[in-house]
Amino acid sequence: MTQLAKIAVAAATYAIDKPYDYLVPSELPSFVGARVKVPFGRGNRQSEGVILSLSSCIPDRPLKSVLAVLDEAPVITTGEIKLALWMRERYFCTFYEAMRTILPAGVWYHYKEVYTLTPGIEEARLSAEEAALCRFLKEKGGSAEAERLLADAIPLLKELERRGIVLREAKSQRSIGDKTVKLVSLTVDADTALFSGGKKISPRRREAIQFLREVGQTPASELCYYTGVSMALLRAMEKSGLVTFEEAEQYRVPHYKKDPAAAQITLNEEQQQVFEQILTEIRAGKPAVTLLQGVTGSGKTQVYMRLAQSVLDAGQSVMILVPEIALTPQMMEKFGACFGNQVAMLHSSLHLSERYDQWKRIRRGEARIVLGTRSAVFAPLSRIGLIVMDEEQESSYQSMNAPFYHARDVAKYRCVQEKAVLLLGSATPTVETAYFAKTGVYQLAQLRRRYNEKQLPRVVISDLRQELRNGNPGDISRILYEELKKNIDSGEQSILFLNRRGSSRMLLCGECGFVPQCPRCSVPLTYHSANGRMMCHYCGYSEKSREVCPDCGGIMKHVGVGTQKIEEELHRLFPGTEVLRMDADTVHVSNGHEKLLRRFREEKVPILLGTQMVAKGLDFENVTLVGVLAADLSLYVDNYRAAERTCSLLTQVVGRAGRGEKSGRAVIQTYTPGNDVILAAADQDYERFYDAEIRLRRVRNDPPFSDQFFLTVVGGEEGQVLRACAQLREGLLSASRSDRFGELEILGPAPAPVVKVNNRYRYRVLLTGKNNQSVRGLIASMMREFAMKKENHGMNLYTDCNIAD
DNA sequence: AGCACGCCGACT
DNA sequence: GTCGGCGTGCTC
Repeated sequence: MTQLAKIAVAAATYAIDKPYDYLVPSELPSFVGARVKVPFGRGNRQSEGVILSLSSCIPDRPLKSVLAVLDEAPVITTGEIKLALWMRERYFCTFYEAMRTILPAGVWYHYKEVYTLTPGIEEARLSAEEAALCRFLKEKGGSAEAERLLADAIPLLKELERRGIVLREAKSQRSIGDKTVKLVSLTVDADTALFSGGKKISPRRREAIQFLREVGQTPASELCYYTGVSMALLRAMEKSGLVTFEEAEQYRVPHYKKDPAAAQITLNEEQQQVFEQILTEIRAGKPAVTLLQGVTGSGKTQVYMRLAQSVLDAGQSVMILVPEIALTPQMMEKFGACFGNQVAMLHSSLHLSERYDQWKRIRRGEARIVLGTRSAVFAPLSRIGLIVMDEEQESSYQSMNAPFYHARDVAKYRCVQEKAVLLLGSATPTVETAYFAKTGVYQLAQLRRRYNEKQLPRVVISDLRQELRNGNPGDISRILYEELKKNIDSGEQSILFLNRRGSSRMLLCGECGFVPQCPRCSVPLTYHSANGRMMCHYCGYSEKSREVCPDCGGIMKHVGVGTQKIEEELHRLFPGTEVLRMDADTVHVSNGHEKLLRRFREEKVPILLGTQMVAKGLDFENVTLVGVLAADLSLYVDNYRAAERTCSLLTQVVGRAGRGEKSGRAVIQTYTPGNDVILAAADQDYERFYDAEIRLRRVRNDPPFSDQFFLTVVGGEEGQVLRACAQLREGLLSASRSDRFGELEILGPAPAPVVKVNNRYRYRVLLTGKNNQSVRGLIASMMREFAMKKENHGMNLYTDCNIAD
């Protein structure tokens, strides 16, 4: 019986994305979640699709048929289909874009168009060109990939296809296969094998049998390695019925040895209280969000681990999300030791195949605890009891490409589906999260004391304006100099933090001020010492570094806008003292920052100087001094999160000091020593920061009191992009006059922070309103309308909500 | 986005 | 009369 299928089609763009009806021929094994090959559009070009639902009702109009089913088992579950539909509505993407985000790269097919001569057809009336093409195909064995043919052969092939002389097919290929091993085992017991029929057995065979007797079933390659028998001999033994082979799937994942000691977690009184509070929450079996606010060093990780143990014991699974797993090797170690192979780690430096195998282990229920970064929120865990999101305020939880999802939102969605608890951990939560905790939308749990009762560092604020007046124009103030000197003399270590993103070096002509720019993007090129080239961080363009200015012939100078300049100053102030510099340039090489940190720890290098990456997660016993070089740098940025960011960074970096036996000190240098955000962070007083900030947010109608949607238009011609933006603005303005959408405010068009990337211009319109269904509906209709207009050909419009920068 | 259909001007 | 130019509209 032929069935009717609702199918999401990959070739559908945002404007036309919806379920399409197809017939499924009865001979095809169809099921929900299977990927299929379908003809789409007037030209019936072949596209991938996925079956969303099946029914047996009779269609009221002629429908096309599914050409092939690509999967043997569902690639996407009904729960994931629901999640993809939710993402589509929420993040303005197609169903397929959502699905690509949810599933790992390893499951996807690569498509190639292949043209094949129809067998048995002898067509007489061919033009000379056509005949030549057919001869060419025949020489190639009857078929050829479209990619490997000249572009002007394609229309010719289309014509031949129309006349039935060649067939066009989309050949699919999986990028990652399943890895298997050949296992060998004895079919009879060893003694029988050794004396089979009293016949003399060769020493080689004897050795193989004895090995198998000892270890049981084992990979054939290992048997060959240890005993020296050949594969040929093993096959002969199989023929004589002594051994049998079995293919087993093998995971390409690291193994973790369980350490019973690591599973013994002792909590202090406060931690125990918080642990019990959250466990009660989980046991209630209702979806909920809890904010765990704990000062730096209060031992949140131990609480997570105890909770994870309890949830696993109750037969449920756990997800732990961290901002950047590479920065927390300690966390990976701890979880590996505590949970062994039950834990699947998912992070960005995993190979495609490793990631895919982890995904399979999770889907099959073999790994019941997932520890990973942003995209791990899509891990196919079932029966989730708890999702932990550590350092909830980190911007890396939000995707910077379409679909612009936030892992917190997806986690919340999954917790609702699974009736699980979402635990947001932070010392300095986002103002939105703190607001929801204050107003009772979220639960609140607090850790006020540092683990082992360590004192918080003593913080001194150093006024850089005063330094200037005292004739010190450098980056190191008198106070910081004195403190550093004390530490160097006593053999204690210091961390200096430059509160600036990237901190890259560029080249500048000393004569005329020329700065090499990317020819495709509106940004200066960055100098990389590793390869001596200037590179663009937006499009990847690079060119050889210049020594003389191409304009005036002047000598090019390196401008170490950040850490490099300070490194030089440190060398001048403390001759002979080693300084480790950690920034985008020095950690560029693989494992760069792990190596650097190991040196810092083991060789006790006196000073570590770095950008944001030194602020996070580092835990060094011997560090007793932390210096913030310019606290204002991240503060006066045009972004509603600037204050929150600064507070969070300062709090974190101050928390790096005094983690061991000795107490810590911190020096915060600033040009605005009276600033409330800096003062609150210096006192590690989040409450004070929050009270002031929430008032400002209310007055300015910033999140959480509204949501900010950026509608960005991208295109190759600047004027066209601006015109489209202006039109978009008019459309939104007229919509805002109706009261269906609540209060809407429309600003722009304005250039995006980087106006040109890869020769494409980007301008945007800011829509401030509430992120609810009707406003999202308005944006969706604007986006569809935009795509429909032919004057917008070649341009794209995308929308993000409350993005960090 | 991609492709066919259709309605006009230059050619065999 | 036909070939091919691009504008227009649809995609189960």
